[in-house]
Amino acid sequence: MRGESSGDFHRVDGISEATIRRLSNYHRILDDLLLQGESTISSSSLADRCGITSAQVRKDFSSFGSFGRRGLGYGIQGLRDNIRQILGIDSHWNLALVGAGNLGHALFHYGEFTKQGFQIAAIFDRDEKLHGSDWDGVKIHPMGDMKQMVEELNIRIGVLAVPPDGGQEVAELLAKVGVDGILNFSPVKLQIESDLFVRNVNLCIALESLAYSISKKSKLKPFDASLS
Amino acid sequence: MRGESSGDFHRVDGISEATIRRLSNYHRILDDLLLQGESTISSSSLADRCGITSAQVRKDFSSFGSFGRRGLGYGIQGLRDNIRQILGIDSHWNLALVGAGNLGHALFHYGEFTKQGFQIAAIFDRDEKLHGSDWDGVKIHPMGDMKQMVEELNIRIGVLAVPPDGGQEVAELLAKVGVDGILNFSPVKLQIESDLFVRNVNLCIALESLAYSISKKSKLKPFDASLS
DNA sequence: AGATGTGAAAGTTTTCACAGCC
DNA sequence: GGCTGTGAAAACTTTCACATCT
Repeated sequence: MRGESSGDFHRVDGISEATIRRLSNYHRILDDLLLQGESTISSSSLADRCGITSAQVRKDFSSFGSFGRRGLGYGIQGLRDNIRQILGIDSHWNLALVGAGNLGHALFHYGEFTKQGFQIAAIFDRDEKLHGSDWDGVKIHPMGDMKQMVEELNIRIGVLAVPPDGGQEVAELLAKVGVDGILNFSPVKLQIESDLFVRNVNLCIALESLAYSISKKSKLKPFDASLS
Repeated sequence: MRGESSGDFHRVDGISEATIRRLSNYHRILDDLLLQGESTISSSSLADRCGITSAQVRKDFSSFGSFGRRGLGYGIQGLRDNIRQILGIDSHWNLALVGAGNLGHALFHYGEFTKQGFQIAAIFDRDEKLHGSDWDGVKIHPMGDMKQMVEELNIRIGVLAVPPDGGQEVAELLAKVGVDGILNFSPVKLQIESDLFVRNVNLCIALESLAYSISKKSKLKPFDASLS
């Protein structure tokens, strides 16, 4: 029962990835509501906006503390701040982007990262022709500069946006220069022996899952005449 | 026990999203193995490459049929073809890309979609200055052309890569022109009354989940002196 | 021997339902 | 009356372990 500054946190372990994803979602929604000038919200209203149940919302919060008031709901500002603290986005994060191709360019200009306190502070690419040029004032560097810049800029996360064949090599380099996590957009499973965290983002999976749902629905005829 | 052409399918319902994600993963790995000239694989070898258990792999397949041979493992070509059929990617899919900004540009040039049989066959944008120009021969059209082109090109999936404020409006338009699914990259929950399928891809979530893991680890000191 | 396919067991996540507070 | 916080129940997912086939 040891108290802490805000929000009366308790356990921080045994939290599932799904819970974290939902917290991330709540956070974005609360941000929007704040901008709209709202000040409180109930678990069921928040649930509706996410397409889940209110019990799920309350259960998610209850792993971390008591943020609401019975009969009244949650204060949006306070709830949002607590979620920021839980997710670790209450402070600024500098990112290293590796790979200055189309995907890297899109990620660099993706406004949501900045909005959540993540900033691409350095860009690296293998291609010599790109070295020295910049995007909005952020220079593109050779891979060899990585160690120095990661230390100087206190970069703890590397964003991997290189072609498939380069992924593993770059991941090892990122591990060596000492980042704590890698956001991997390349479609390969990284083999990392060091104890950093990896999150894979595979843009095909969502598309294939859509294709599956659509195809399955089409197949729901009582009898499929197309085969045999 | 009614037989069908290939793979001896049985039920196709009660399949979780997680299973579909893993199938998608197996598929990519099998594709790679085929290119390397491999011809068979065991559930445990496939499991190792995914970082899961062999029982999980076998269970995933068993929902759809018997694709392996006891004592020998799975034939890679046949297994891959069965997965393609399950996922519905055994045929070609034309996509409509809505939003010709940075993200749209990156998605258009993202090689993995094409590799899995998805092709962006038409591009739409609100910005008149872009109309008529093209990317690799695929023209950018005004929104008004959508209905006609979706029909002509038999487009069943729309890829939504517009700024946050435009998402809902475009989703309604896509629903009206009759696509069966939307891959939504815009960070808003779409309110769709029609019965099409939606998959949301939020690039922030993976980053925030990384931030959470890294922060949590840092906090694993026996006593946190930073607060109170 | 070697590996699949699958019921049963274990584990995890979500939902229910209600006590407790506003 | 309204809404949170939370144990208990239900639903779902993964792992175990072994019969079965090559």
